[in-house]
Amino acid sequence: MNLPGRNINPHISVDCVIFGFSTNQLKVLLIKRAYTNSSGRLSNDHKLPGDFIAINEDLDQAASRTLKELTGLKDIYLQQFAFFGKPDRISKSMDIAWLNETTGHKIQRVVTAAYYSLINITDTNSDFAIKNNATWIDVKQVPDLAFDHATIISNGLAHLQLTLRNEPIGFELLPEKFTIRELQILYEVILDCTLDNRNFRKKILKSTYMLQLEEKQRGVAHKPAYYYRFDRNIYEKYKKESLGFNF
Amino acid sequence: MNLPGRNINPHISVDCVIFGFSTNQLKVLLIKRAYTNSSGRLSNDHKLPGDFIAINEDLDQAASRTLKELTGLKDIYLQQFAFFGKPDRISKSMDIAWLNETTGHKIQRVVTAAYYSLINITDTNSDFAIKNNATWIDVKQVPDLAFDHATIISNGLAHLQLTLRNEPIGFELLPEKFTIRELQILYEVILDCTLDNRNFRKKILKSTYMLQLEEKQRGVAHKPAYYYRFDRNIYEKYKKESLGFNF
DNA sequence: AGAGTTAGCGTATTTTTTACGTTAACTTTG
DNA sequence: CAAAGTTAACGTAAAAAATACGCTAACTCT
Repeated sequence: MNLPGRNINPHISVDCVIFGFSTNQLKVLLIKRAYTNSSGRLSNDHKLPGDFIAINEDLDQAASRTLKELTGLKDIYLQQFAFFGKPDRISKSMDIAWLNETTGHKIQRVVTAAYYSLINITDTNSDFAIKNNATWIDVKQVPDLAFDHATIISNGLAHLQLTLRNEPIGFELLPEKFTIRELQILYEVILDCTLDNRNFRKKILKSTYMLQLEEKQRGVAHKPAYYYRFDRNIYEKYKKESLGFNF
Repeated sequence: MNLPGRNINPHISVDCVIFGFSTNQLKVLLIKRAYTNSSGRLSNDHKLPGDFIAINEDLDQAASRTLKELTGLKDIYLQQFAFFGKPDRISKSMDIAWLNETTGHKIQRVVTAAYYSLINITDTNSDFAIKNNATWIDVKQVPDLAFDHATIISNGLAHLQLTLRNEPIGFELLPEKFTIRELQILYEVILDCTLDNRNFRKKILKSTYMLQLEEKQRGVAHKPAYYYRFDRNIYEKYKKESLGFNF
């Protein structure tokens, strides 16, 4: 929240692309914004969660603070992925008006550090977010956004896709226990492709760090699947050092 | 160059990790810096090429300007890879003193956008760099540096290594015409490994975008190798869309 | 002329990826 | 309560890619 009078550094901000996954959709958490439009009326649109950094606050800190304030969550996957600093990124009149209203400062140029975060949507953090005026929106149906936030999201998505193919991070978007199929659907949705379930399974089972639990699904209208979990310790040990070339 | 009185934005800077390759070493271009140390004497050390951004200057612009001023080169491989904004990154007394001396401003907190660049060292651009007080230093023997520049370099190197394994960028560090072996040695040095020459050759020949020229080496004390060049157009066309998982 | 060096082509083996068949175990429906 | 519907879980065969080597060719230097 940009409270007037707070000790902020008005030149640098952080913006968080917070990804979540539910009902087989990849979603972003967006904040409803009210601003005064050119005809003097109140309008609404959406923006990314973000904030100016505080004086003496680290960028990473500012990002996790934003995340915490919005979802109540901490120690969540959170990665810087780019910065955006075009001089004209703050040029739409509604954006300028909104900044003046909310900060009390005359904001001119802001360079923003973009982070993306992966969270497992639960009732608890979802309620928390809603109280903070935030909504989960399907990545494929993001409306017009404030500033250059649309660019930031598509950029963040590209980073997520790249990372998803090279590092085991998919389950960050799922509950601690998940089935292989749940994970597969997540991959299919995010990478926008279809995968062969038998081969996907093999790929997962081959990795030493995906552990099968004793617990199975219950109440499903088909053969119940075992739950799995990711073991970070094992992963760190066997982390791939191999020199594959993928060009 | 940080000239006092110029129209700079003193809160944001760019720093460039400029990589070059010569005599089988990966090198970084560093700038000699003179500052007044705590006992009032002039001392020397090194820093990354970088600058504050100008008011209304884009970050990418500021980075390529820095590169141009230092090497005379433009249209060179240049990529943002991270930003550094710890509140205490400007805290050593010599750094504070140097900033005051060179900018004339009282600089407090600076967030910097880090870029890395790949250039082919030639006599021309090397002379140019030397005139600007810069020197090429082996990445493995980087001395103590100003600010957090050592961190920035090692971070940049990690990014270079990652990219080198996933995209064809190695030849950016070589002359337009190069032999397969030259490229192989470059990979070995940057990735710190040894590669089988026959398999490496196969890998390169398989790619459609590495074109053999008619010209051969001359005057070498062994069978002369054909020169190759990279064809960007072909690469863009056949760019890998494949969904390999490397986790 | 012979030694030394890297180029350039090839082959056999192993590993990884891809494609697809089949039975098992649950719920829902008629 | 049997049949239909659905996904789980295991397996096999073929194709493609990565790895490990062997060998001759073509140049310079001594």
